[in-house]
Amino acid sequence: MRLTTKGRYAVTAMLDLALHGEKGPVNLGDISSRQHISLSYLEQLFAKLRRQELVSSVRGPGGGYLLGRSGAEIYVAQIVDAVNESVDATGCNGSTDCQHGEICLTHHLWCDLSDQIHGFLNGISLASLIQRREIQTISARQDKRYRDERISVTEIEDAHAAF
Amino acid sequence: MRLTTKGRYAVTAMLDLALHGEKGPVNLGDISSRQHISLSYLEQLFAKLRRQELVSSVRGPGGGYLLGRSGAEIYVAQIVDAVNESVDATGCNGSTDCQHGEICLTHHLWCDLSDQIHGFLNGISLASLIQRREIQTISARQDKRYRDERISVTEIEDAHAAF
DNA sequence: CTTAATCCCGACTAAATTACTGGGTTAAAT
DNA sequence: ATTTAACCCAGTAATTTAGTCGGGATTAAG
Repeated sequence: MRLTTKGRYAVTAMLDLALHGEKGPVNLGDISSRQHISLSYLEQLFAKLRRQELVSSVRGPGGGYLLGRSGAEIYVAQIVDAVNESVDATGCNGSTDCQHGEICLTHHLWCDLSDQIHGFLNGISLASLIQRREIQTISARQDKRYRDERISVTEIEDAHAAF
Repeated sequence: MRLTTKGRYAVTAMLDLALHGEKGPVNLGDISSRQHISLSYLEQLFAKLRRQELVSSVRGPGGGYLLGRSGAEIYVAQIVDAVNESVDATGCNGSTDCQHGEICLTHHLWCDLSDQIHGFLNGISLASLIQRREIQTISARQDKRYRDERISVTEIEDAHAAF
């Protein structure tokens, strides 16, 4: 189980997809600009996500990506594993080439831990992440709503004011 | 929270230390040969572990490293953080430079998750890892003990037999 | 039918990180 | 003194990350 910035990008992109994909496919250009990840890098990540059927694609204009299944059925561990295409690589692969005794003992302790981390992330779905945050921010969004209605006008003024 | 092979090496080394350090300091050469990590790399890792007071050192012959405190008080998250000297680097550092609305939302979702992972690993101590595995393997080790007594003879025969 | 939007694909590359090598020095035990 | 270790630091090979580029293939819309 590895957890690098690559996995973070993948999880972030999937969260973006879960948040915006309810009413049709989301194109990578939008995710790229919202999440500040280069388009080509996203393409690489989504190729791997698609191979694991975590997303499905729609080609042509108006196309993009959709979650491969419900957000409640997509777990963080699956996303991380998909982009890391984990070749296991725990040093002593599997169990056969371990030397006798001590060496293996510490190694197995690591494996135990790694399994625990994996199990933990296998219990966190996209839906659960979103729901938690939604509850926390729902009042804030309600407070902000009347301002968002006028943002198409004010954001131009804001942009000017920034210079 | 990053979890790379570097962190794995550090946790593995600390587990080795916890297992062998009860009767005096353990030198890095021993850890190096038991865990197959280069000596110099271990030196780098232990310099960082020492700065965080996760280990203490004894110089000179017979010297080596000891756990900085009880294994029950050393948590996996602390070890991983020590060697990654995590400069946070979550893209949007802290919270101030986040743009309004959507961009920040997904980012916060990642932060939530990252906090959860961190919290999880902050609940796993070296002692708890060792105890769990020790219980599982204690009978196996007892069974093997009489064979280990003669291993200095038989391992040469085994090596020959392998060819 | 043509165009434009989009996914798809592979090869290349720059930057960062990991893992290691090799050169020392310092402290302590024999 | 000599030896055994921790300490320290500069360099560097290998790997991974992140991105660029240049092309396809597919399909909706005009």
